Amino acid sequence: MNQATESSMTEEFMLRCRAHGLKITPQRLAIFKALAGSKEHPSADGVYRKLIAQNPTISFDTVNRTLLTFAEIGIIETVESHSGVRRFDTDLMSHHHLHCVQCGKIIDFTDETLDKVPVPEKAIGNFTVLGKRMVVSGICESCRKKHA
Amino acid sequence: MNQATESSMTEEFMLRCRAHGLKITPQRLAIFKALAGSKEHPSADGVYRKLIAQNPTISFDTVNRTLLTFAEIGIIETVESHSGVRRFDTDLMSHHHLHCVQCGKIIDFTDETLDKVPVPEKAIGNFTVLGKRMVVSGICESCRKKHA
DNA sequence: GTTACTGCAAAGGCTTTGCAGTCTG
DNA sequence: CAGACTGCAAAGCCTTTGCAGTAAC
Repeated sequence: MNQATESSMTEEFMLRCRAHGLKITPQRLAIFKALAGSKEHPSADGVYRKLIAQNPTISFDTVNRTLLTFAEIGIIETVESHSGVRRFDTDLMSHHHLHCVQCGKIIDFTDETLDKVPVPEKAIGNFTVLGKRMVVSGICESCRKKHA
Repeated sequence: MNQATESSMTEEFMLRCRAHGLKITPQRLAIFKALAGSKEHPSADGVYRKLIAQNPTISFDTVNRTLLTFAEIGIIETVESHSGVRRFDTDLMSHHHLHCVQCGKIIDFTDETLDKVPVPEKAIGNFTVLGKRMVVSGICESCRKKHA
């Protein structure tokens, strides 16, 4: 990601915070920057460990609470976690998921045709749509080999 | 659900168990029957409490382990839980989800057009598909009113 | 100056693990 | 009869909650 893109994303982030009445703190900025451009599905602990190198004073609780807050305003999402640990989807671009029901792994994929599928208006009623994705569940290649 | 449908579903269930090398036990049958036809998103504890009325000797651990086992063989699924508790989707029919990012509620909806959307073969590679669904994230009506 | 956020710590709750006994095939 | 499953209990881990101090607006 180049400088211009990063700063514009940061500005958009700040606007979004203000729109929701959230204050902009150094911690929130640091967490946002750690997530931007990432395509993983980290747990709160994973994000925390990524941050402490650059931000030794940040606490795990702040990271965890901030991630939940971000999820509430639609900046990130929580994913269909099958382990006992909550995981976040920090990829802000539109994408879809392959979800292995055996190992729990989530594999991202993109597909422009799926992106264009409209959300059926009559089905959603008064629901305010923030995003959509296709979740394909099944068995990944390594699990299939393992149990073959 | 009528008798014929229930017994055929049970037979299909038993076949699926055998196909995966799972033994058919009274507990597994009871749990399967408790799930069939349900359209909720219960936690393991919720399923357990539903069962103990009819099956006083069943243990929570068996219920929990069985649900995980069922999820592994694709009989049920785990859903994008945003609370700390794992929830299962026990509706075996094809359906889609509205997911409120604020209260975590998941609302089922059906849409035949979405059902027919093909999974892009080139994107999934060697992934064995068991099912697919659209997950629409956003804000439900009651949450929107609450924060308005 | 007010309101919201952070950091620390403890409490709480769900999930996992191990094992002996029992049951399925 | 062998392998798998159940039930019980304890251990483990993540998440939540409360509060005082601090920072954003």
